[in-house]
Amino acid sequence: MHRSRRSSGKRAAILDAARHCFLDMGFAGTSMDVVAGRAGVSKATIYAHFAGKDDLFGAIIRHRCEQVSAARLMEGKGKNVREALTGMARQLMQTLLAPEALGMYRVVAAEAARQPELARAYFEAGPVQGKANLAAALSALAERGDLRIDDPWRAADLFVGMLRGGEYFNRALLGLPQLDGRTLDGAIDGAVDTFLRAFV
Amino acid sequence: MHRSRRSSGKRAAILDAARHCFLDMGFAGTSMDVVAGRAGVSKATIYAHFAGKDDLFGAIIRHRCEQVSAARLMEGKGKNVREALTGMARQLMQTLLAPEALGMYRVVAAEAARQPELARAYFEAGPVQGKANLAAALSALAERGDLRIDDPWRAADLFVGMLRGGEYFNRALLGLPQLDGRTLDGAIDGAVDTFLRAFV
DNA sequence: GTCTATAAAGCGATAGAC
DNA sequence: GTCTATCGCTTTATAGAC
Repeated sequence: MHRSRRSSGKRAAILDAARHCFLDMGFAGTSMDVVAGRAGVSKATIYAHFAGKDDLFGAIIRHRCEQVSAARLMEGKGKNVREALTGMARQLMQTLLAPEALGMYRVVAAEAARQPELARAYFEAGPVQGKANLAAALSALAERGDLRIDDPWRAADLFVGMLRGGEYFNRALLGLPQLDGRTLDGAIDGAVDTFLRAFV
Repeated sequence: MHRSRRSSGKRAAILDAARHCFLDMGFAGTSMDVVAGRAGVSKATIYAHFAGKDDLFGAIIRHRCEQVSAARLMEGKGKNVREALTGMARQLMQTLLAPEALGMYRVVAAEAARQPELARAYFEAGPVQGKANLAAALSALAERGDLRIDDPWRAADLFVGMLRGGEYFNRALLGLPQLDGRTLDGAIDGAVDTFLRAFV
């Protein structure tokens, strides 16, 4: 609490309202008036806490980066390989498919050209960190002899890719309905099967 | 040319300017004034050709959908499996990594909530069509005995996922520099290797 | 810190002349 | 079809009272 004794709650209300607005309507589509109304404060109050719209947007992204970086590690102990991989895939997809994560990715991608440093910070805190966690978990499985992996980073990249590069995730990102019979569990099983066949 | 004898070129200039603006700055970030200036016409001329901003945006997306749908099919004849898959992967990545394709994906993802039907049209014309082409090519390889595939759609989905779900593509989408030593050819080889090991 | 009120600029869209 | 000029509204941001 180094800011000003107590934040009085209004700052948190502004951040919360702004997060919903930015993630739902994008940066340019969000107005300070709407944020103020949703937060239950006046517009001037926002400018008392943040230098401007860019700063408010940056605060949202940075706050999210801190949350994501604090996420728990992947675990594969006490399970056979398939169970371990399936659990990791479920955890990963649950994180990536959360509405807030989807919105974050959409808005960061859209604003990446305008705010490159913010995009970099997001990418380091999110995808890069998550991939490092996954690579470490895969290495653990390899060390106990369940997998044959020479490059854990690449193996993790391919595993993540099969999950988040597939049609299931992309339909979710674009807000489109899923194809009949194509379930999340099906997508996960397909990725795990393929990964197991490729990495013994 | 059923529109009005000759479009006088101004319509094309508007579409070209609008495409650059929308792909670079997003829908909400693009103003009709800037489009008019870039196209070298007055703002009123735009409204003589298009009903409004939404219609102009839709025309850009639909035009791109027509281009993409006319793209050539995947080919694997006269090559061994690895060569065939590598060629397909190169063709796919070349298409997906084109600045215009990246911009299109960014803006469609950002506007998907506001214009669901446009997102659906883009997805059907792009990813779905491309995956169908790839699935057909993989089926051909399977029929001549080079691959063991029971579900061509799923195999294509996994192959595409390893390419466009990986860090290389995602860094490109966010406009971030690639990691040292991580090249496009390396990403392609990794996906092809893994696919070959999984599908014999 | 927080409010009301307002400034100053930009926005999408239109009227009317040619 | 194309232009200039402008309307009416929204935007970001600030002044000044409390």
